[in-house]
Amino acid sequence: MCYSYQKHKRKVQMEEVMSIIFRGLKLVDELKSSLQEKSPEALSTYLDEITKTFCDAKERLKIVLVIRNSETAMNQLKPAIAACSDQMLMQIEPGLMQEYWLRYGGSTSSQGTEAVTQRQLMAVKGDGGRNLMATERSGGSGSGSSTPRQRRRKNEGEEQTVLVAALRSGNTDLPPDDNHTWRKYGQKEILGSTYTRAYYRCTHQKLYNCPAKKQVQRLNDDPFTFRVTYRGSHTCHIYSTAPTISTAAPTAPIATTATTSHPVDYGPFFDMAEAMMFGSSGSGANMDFIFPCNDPPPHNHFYRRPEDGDGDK
DNA sequence: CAAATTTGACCTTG
DNA sequence: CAAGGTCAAATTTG
Repeated sequence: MCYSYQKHKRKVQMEEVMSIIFRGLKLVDELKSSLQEKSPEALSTYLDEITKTFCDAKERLKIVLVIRNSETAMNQLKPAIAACSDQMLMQIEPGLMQEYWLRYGGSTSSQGTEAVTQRQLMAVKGDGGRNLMATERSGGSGSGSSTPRQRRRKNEGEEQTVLVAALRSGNTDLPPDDNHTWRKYGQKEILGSTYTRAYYRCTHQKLYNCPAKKQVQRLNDDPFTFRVTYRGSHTCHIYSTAPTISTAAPTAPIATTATTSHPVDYGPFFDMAEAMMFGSSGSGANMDFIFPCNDPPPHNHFYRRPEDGDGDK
């Protein structure tokens, strides 16, 4: 009933965010065009201004997410729309982008617009494929533990970081629910961080030899936002053909960090979201599989890949 | 009682 | 050596 109002409110907020982002982009542009002849002081000032601008945009984006999350919580019938990613938000309202490029004097084509904007929104953290060393360790060294731990070298390839907003109400300390089941295997205090970092691996690691892991940590200055870092892709696809999307989860990606490597499957969320954007129009029929967060459906569609055999690991 | 979490020790990496 | 990541025994939870 007040859906359109909420939508409008969100759009207004989005416009503000866009406005700020474009201001930042403009600053970047200016800086870029006169990079050579700038004094260090001027550079510093520019960088400060740019940083401040994007931080501001990010803060406001969080507000948008909070609004969206509250919609989601109150109105679980439309979580699919509410939980779409920032990229999708832009695609929902492509007019916004063009409008802003016109208004703020963008010089690129609208296609370039999206690229630039998304690049700005993404914090890119490179981590190329490092040297893969032997996975086996000669356990002879040192301490008297008789069980030589074999430990995989850090980095099995890709790594993706996602910022997710926690629900304000209720269980804000629950780790955000993506559509996979995780098992906690560690927790650490991190230097300079107020909150501890939790380490999870896929519950089905044993069954499917699934290497997926993730780390969850609250931001120092913003307990309502988690930074979730995924490593390794799921080889277990227990959600199977009946996609069990949990878009109602209090987890809406704010920004993603993608490495240069090819995309990894981080659950049905993104796929489903995409499908809803470009696939069949969002009729009620699609909503059958939606279930409340933290409450997976009792589907019995478990299947295993034939090659995995039965024995555990 | 099995599966999940907690937690301190242990291991790797920079 | 310090910081971060993982293991696994002990403990908790369902």
